[in-house]
Amino acid sequence: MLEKAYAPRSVEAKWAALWKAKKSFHAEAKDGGERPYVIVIPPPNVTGALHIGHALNNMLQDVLIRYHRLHGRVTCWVPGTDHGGIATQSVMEKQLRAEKLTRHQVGREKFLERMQQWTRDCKSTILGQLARLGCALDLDREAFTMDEPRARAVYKAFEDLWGKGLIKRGERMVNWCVRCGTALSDIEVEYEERKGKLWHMRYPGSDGSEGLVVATTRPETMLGDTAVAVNPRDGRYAKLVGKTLTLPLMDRNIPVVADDSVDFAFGTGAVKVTPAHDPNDFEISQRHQLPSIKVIGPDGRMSAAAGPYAGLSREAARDKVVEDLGARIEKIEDHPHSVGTCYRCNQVIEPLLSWQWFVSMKPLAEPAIKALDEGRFKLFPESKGIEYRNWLVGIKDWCISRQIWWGHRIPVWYCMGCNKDVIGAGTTKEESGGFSLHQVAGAKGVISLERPGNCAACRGDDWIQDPDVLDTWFSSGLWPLAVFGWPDETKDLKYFYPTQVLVTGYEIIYLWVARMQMMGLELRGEVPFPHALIHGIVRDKAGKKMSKSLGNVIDPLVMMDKHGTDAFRFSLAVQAHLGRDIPFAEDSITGPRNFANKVWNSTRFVLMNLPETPPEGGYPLDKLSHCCLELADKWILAEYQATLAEVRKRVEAYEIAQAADALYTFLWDKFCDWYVELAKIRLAGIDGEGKEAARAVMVQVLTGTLQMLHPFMPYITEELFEALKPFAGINADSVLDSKAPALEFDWADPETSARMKALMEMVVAIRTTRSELNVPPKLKLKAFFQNGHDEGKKALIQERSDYILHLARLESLAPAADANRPAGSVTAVAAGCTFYLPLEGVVDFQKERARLEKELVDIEKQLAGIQTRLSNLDFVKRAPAEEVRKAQAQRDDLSAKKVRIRETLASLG
RNA sequence: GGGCAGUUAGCUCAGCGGUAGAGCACUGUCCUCACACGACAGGGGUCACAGGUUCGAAUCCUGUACUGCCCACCA
Repeated sequence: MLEKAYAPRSVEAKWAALWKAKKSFHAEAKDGGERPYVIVIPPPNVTGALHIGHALNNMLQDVLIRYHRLHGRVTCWVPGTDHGGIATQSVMEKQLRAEKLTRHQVGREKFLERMQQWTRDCKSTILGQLARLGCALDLDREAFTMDEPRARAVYKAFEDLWGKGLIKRGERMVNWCVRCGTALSDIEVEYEERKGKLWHMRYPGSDGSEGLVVATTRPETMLGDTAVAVNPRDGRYAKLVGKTLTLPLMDRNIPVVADDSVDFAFGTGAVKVTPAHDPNDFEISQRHQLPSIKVIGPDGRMSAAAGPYAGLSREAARDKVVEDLGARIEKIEDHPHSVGTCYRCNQVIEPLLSWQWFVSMKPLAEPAIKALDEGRFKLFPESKGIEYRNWLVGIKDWCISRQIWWGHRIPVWYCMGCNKDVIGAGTTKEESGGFSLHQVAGAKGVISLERPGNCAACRGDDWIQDPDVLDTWFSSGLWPLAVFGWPDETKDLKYFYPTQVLVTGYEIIYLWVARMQMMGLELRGEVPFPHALIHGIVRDKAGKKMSKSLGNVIDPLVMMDKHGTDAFRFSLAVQAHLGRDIPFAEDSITGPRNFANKVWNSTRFVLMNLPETPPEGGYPLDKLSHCCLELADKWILAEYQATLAEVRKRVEAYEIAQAADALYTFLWDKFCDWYVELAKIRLAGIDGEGKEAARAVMVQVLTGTLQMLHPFMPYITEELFEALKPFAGINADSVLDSKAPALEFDWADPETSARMKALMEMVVAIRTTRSELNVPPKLKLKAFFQNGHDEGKKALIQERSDYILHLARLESLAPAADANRPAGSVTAVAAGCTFYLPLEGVVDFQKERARLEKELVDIEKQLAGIQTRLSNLDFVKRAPAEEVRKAQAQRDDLSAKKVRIRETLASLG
């Protein structure tokens, strides 16, 4: 016998252990046959434990995997983790800081050793958490973006793109994070609006004239100015173009150039040009052959080129420059503007001119756009596809080199013999970092995964590897290919690739989804997955992002411990609408937790009403001649069938929330509240055939519902299925190994549903009357009914009076002796029938009168609405006949009801 | 500046051409022999606003106002 309330702990432990022991989630590649259903996990970074967003992401994938497995597909869900580049290196640097160490003190090799150890620990934490969540991952396929097979994939991709001329090295303006000490790609920069100022400063003419005034938000960069630009059509400055100005503080002569990019409505219409520290200025400098002067170094401090300001921080230099300019600053305005910040550490980004590696993206984006346009790739929800497309159309080159240590080292080597003169003296073989590419800027590289042999040119073997590592997203972009052994044409790759769907949050559509599409198309000529399910972010109830600093994070493990994994999963699932954020608080789990208990207890009830040992073959529906089924049976079977169809439609459209909701509503509101209550009549009786029919229907419908619910609530459904399956006549070891329910007969029947609906309305009407008049629930009433002229209703009531008796708690129900209300009775009207409940001395008839009067008002209001509609000839003429009929039926029903209530009121005196 | 979402019951959200739903919260009755993590009943919304299309609009179209997100070279 099951416990009275569902206790998740032991059940979860039992099934998790069982799945693991049986390797339930492992799939082997086959030589053909039906295509498997494959998902590769978005590999979590090895930065620590998983958060609630990971729980959402993985729950969704698990739902899809388990669903498709139940529906007969071979499924494979590949687990793995991502080395996480800057993010993970930051975590380690923080640890080092606690030991008062820097990574440079530790050294590259030792640092990487520590990273490896950390990664090992972290991976096991993550996999443990995923297992706890119930994820049906194929653990034999676990991959890591920096393990050996993945390293080969990265090398191959680099070599391929390099060979096609799509990877280039160059000195360009990049986003430099001063704290992380590395370049970032454009999409790794986040912009935020900040309060700033606009300084107007005067640059005098070299000839002693008054010159002009430039406006800037960054006065400190003036130290690196090499020109001032004005719009060629701006009359105010026409006579200055071609002249030179004297740069204050630096006493340098700089030209005034005319450039179309200058907006003469902004500021003073004159722009100071600092090519080394502003992307726009850099472009202007390219157009006018202006020199670049780097006055800010990679450490965020002013460089030697800044003269007396060298060594100052950017902020201090700004203050000092402003102070030193003195009266040459003619105006200071408030000027809010957006500032780029590092997406990992939130520090202000410094645009910096430096040597980096770039991927030309235009040629890669074109096939991706084509794939989208041709429908070979689709995002869910579709609206995300618009944003995705726009981004691809406007794509820029991708800076892939990072000046950090944790990552795939760029597979390019420089021969020290050949490059003696160009490689800076400061570089050693072991140590690098900072502005490393400057030092190898002019060197000629050789591509190789391993250290090359003797140099083809000078026969030397003294090599230095390019010190930079690749952007972590470079390897992530290869993930779906790499997990199956690409570039080797493995059996796995042939069978499992391409995958079916990628499940991820909208925040990494560009960073990751787009890159995978492009890489997949470029390297293998097909999309790595045809669908992307895009979900939102889990936020707190106030709509704020969860973050440690805000202190509003919810730990999924704690939630699972306290309320059970299934309830936790379901609480996310019911809110997982495509592309929408999920407001979440601990109390979000209350409903789902109660639901889990409801699932548990409904099964408990069914089991209590079955014999101890199941009959041979269980209680299959097909053995049951349909003649043994009564109204409620046919009704619930139809509802069940409709629910199965609904759930399938929703899951296949990735509408997980709606699918979960359909199951919830069916099980609770239909199966428990109506069907089970009605089945009790037969279960309590001795009628052999009827009892068997009720048992069969309950067992079959519940078992099937549990199977369909399994993807959402894997643990509890396994436990209950196990108890139920012999009665259902199912042999499978577990839900996971069973087949989703399929009904051979079409149970949908308008007649059945109309009859059931009428009975339900009658029951509700009687209950409402009882409740509103405070009739004690325990009191069983004698009741009489009047069916007006509807003989069908009379037959229905008499045939199924047992339903009404049971659900409305009546002792008896008989036709009223005459057309009048029996003395001392109260009234309930529904479905064209009137019910009289003699309650002399029990209820307050003043209350009854008030109640009926109120109901009458409601009815008249409704009736008026319908009558207006029906008296509209256009409606009758143009609306579908079905709608008109519906309205008429409603009108007839309401007016009959009105008449009944009026009669009753009249008889109340 | 451009794009994309959203604006529905106290709260969080579904619904997306036939006249408003759920969960939680609230009120009342009941510990009725599966479940008080429960049952039954109830209160509560001019579906942001203004036009338009339609027999009929929360639902489609146009515009407005807020809110959020994304993109963009706002010196």
